[in-house]
Amino acid sequence: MSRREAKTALYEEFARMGKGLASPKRLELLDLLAQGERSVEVLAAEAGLALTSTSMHLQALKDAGLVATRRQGTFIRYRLAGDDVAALFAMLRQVAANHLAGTDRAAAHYLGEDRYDLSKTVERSELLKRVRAGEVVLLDVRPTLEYKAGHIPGAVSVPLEELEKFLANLIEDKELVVYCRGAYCVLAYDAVRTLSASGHRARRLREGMLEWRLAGLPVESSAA
Amino acid sequence: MSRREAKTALYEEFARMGKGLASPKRLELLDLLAQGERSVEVLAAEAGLALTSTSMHLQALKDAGLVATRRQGTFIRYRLAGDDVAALFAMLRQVAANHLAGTDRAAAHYLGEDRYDLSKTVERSELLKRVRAGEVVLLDVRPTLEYKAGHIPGAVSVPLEELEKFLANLIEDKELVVYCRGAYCVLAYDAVRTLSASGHRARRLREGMLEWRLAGLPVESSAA
DNA sequence: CCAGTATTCTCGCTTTTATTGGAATAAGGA
DNA sequence: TCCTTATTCCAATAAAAGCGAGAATACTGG
Repeated sequence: MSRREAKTALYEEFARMGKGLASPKRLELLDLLAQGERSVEVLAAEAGLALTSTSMHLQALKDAGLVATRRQGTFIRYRLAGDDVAALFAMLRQVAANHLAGTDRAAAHYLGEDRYDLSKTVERSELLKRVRAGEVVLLDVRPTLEYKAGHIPGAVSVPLEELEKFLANLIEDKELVVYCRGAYCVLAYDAVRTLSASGHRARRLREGMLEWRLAGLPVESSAA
Repeated sequence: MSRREAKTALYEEFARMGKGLASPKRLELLDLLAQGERSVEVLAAEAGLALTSTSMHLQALKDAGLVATRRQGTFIRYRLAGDDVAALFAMLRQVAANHLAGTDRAAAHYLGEDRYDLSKTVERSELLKRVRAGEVVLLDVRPTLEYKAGHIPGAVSVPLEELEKFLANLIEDKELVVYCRGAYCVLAYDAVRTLSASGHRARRLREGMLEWRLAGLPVESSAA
């Protein structure tokens, strides 16, 4: 094998991982998997894909070394191959946001214009202290299973669909801080809009669980 | 536009950048561009590609937001869109190395088995001190233009082709430390083999210029 | 060992991407 | 203005990827 062929072979390996990142559907799947492992069926439903397409994309991700599998009962559960994959994924989104103008437009469209309203956000740094001091109530509005797979210490699980119910039972009038999956997750935006509309003081955590975990901040998980 | 469509549009933006990373040739071009800007013609020659193919790949990289251009005289010079792109590229290679077994095999094939011989490497941390103290001589074996675009302070430019000539004039018998483009650059490996074969004490810097720069360590550049 | 079922494979079909050679474009210098 | 030259656009071909539906597989659980 010539030098040239060996170099080509090496870069073909790198490009295998690149190919895994080259499809919007696969990136959506990675985003979901960053919140915890799931079966093919569940992923298909959450990503709005046909079962066979989902399986195909998952194979592509596996070939790219981005995900790993394990069998649990009759299900096969997919998960990210490692935290480095989550970091790579987060970085891809960040770099895209830095250099692709369309990203910002699309994000504003999807998340809403309040994306730019920093007065409605809370930084990671002081959050834990304020939660422990009881100054704020921290709400995790992701689906229950994702909360169980790992959440910020002190957070209360209030899936978005149950937010109204939660509000009805809410007595104290503390400030509410909401978070969800990550920087481009729509759940926390929706929650803050709902909360503000009903007269509560509510802000969202800057970014979300993905970035929290990657920053090395403490994560609590319920029994699997 | 529905929620679903807006989300799809957002992830299509992210995937645009992913597509840029999905071809081995494009990754080779990024590796070259990480050492400094270049014209299409030069890139084509260095990557072993036809001119039109190179131009097409560069367009793809530009569409992905990974590179930027500027005109200089009759040439158009391409460069990375930012240091975050270099970091993303380095991380992609790292994560691929972590999870794709083929990467390690291909790298050993291309770089040689001494890739695993850590006794022939020097860590970044102590290097500058030892160079300043005159304990070692630091050699930059990349092409001259890349040295000029940015190199480690105190390094001497000795392009690989001129290594023999350099050795002929070498008087002192200090230890030599060699570096080149980055973790998967073959030049430093070749240089250390040549130097060792002719009886010199020579080791290579762990990884190379790319990782040095991304680590925030000092970089010196000659006048452009 | 058998039945049940989650997942993957196969197969067409369509769409996208890579590559190459030739024509066109755009900017600089005379 | 015209000429030169680096680069891009265009057209055509070949190769690869995305998708959905049905068939096949592989494993579990009894």
